[in-house]
Amino acid sequence: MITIADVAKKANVSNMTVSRVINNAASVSDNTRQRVLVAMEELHYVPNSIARSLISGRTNTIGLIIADMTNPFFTTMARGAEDAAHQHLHRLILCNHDDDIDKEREYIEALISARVDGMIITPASDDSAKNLQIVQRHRIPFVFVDRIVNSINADHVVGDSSTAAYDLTAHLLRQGHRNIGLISGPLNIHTARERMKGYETALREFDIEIRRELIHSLPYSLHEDKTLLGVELSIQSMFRQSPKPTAIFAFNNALAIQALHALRKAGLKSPDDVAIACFEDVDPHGLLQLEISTACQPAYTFGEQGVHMLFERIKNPDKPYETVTLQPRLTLRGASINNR
Amino acid sequence: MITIADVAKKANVSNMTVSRVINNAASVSDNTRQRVLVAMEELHYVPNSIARSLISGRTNTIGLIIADMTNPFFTTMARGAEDAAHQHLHRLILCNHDDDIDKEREYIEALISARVDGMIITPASDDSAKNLQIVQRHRIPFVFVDRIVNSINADHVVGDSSTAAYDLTAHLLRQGHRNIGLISGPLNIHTARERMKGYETALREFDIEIRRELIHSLPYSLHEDKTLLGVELSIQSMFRQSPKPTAIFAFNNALAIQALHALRKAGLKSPDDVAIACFEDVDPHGLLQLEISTACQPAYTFGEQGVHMLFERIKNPDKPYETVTLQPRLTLRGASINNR
DNA sequence: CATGTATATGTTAACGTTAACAGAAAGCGT
DNA sequence: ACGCTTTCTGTTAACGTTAACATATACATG
Repeated sequence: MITIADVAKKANVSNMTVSRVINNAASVSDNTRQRVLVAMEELHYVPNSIARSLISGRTNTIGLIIADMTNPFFTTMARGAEDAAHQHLHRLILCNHDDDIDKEREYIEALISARVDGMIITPASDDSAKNLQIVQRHRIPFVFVDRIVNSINADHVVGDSSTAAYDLTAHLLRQGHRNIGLISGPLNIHTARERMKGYETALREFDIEIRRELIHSLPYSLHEDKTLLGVELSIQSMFRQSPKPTAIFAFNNALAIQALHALRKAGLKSPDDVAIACFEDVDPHGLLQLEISTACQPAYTFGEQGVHMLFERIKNPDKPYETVTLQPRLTLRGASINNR
Repeated sequence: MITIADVAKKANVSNMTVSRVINNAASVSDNTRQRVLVAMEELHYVPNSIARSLISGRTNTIGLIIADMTNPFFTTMARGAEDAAHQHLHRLILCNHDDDIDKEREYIEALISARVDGMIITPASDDSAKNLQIVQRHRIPFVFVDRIVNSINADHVVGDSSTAAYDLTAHLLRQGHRNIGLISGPLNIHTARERMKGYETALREFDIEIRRELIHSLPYSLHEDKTLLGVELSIQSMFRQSPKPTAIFAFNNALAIQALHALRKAGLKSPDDVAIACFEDVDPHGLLQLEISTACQPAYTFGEQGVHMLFERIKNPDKPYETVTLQPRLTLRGASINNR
């Protein structure tokens, strides 16, 4: 490997002079600077960031911990984060925890060991608290995106889940739906709880009884082998109840997609037989005109803002925590039902 | 920051003994080991990977350079790579070059400086050659995935683009289509050239004239502001020709989606008015039954295999280069056309 | 009991870079 | 010419870890 010493030897100067040229620090004569630059060029010298990091204590690296980069919501968020990190001349280390706190801990420990300058975290669940305490203990700045953990104080960028869930539910209610099946995420995840609140608030406001048998909690994750059967069983179970649901509200895109499949399999058509509402976009390119009502969160902004907040935090570790709540974009579809 | 020295002091041993416990090397008495472990625990010691890397020359990090993680094809590939890297106890640094060789070079230089143990690269275009020479010069092992650059020898995992393009084209021809509009990618990208070959071979075999006015080359990228208008103009132009195309073949999912939009805007229905074929899945969840014929590449495997090959290469830098060609999964749809 | 061998621990230097200080040379005012 | 500042370059030590070597103790062998 070519080191500063090789360059120094070739240019007939000391290591320090080369270092000064690299960091174009003050007071190197033009003559010397040229000689050094030529030597660097000829040897194809590239500074060793590792050695630099060891001294500076900074790695120009941030960790991004998300649930699953295969989900377009997280992908878009990650892209926003990557672009922002790039602007700050930082690189992104990507980690998928699949909503599994053990995997999350593994990654967190690896990132601490790698001495990342900060982390952007979508926590796996409320049980992530002890993982996050490890991060705090090491004074590594981090920002929550999409999800928070109540017991942990930190900057965060989240969507207004409860309001959007309320709006979607109210929309369905206004269309005349009185029995709305709920495919929720795990209730130890903040967003699922918030969305549940919105759903319940809307029902109460419309004086509709909350029917527990129409509420099913399932993993958010898209991994079909695990979830598909779950959603299918849930849908089947809901449609064995009486009265049957006339609408389904799924708490994210993955669950909505599984629900759509299950409904099709059960011979039910959307929107004719069942109205559907969900969080996130199921058809980002607008190809299928599915007539689904959605609350689409600005995922790119989540990632982008999260990174900017992280750098603010790094710059000023002691400032009060900041909270950014972004409004999901609502797309309300479907028509009133005629007394089925 | 807690260092090995702090632990050593607390446990009343030398740094070296702590180091031995961490790496559970031989010959540390049970008594001492326990004392050290307790001290580590109490101080929440986490080894500094940076310092380790400086000595070992390895960073347990690999760089993944792709076009755009927002495209589900690359996302899935990246996920495959991440899972495989995780298995090898390595972390992934993610880079999007957006098919821009300058951005690609920037990332490559950053990754070299970061002393990644290897790279997985989808090159931006044939012009990437000089970027890749930089990587080679630094003896950093790398593997091509999805795309290759002819002038650069390296391990690679690619799809059989020419055969699949031939198959899709032949399928359209067998259905009676005689004027097939082509929305190609940039011809300085290997996959686009291969797909073009497949298309031309099929036409020649069926003795159909190749009509250059039905062939348009556009950026692969999904960034709508740039591409959308391009595809729309191309479609409009094709349909001003005589005879008009009765089928469109797009070289990737992003282009197919733009083409669909353009066709809709032009009041044309698929598959009734125009048959569509493309590479990659446009509707991965099978929600819309678009009647599009697709050649879907095993993206996850691209990433997974790529990483495994990379580690083989790292283990054995001098072995002959390996080539893996995976067959896209064909889904042929649509019916014969009745002499329009 | 002297010798050899295994086991346990410590010391030193090195990885590649830069911060902090030191020194040399050059320029300048009087 | 003298001292003083400015400009340029070099030396040393440090970042946190580990490889390589050194030392010390215990234990077995004839």
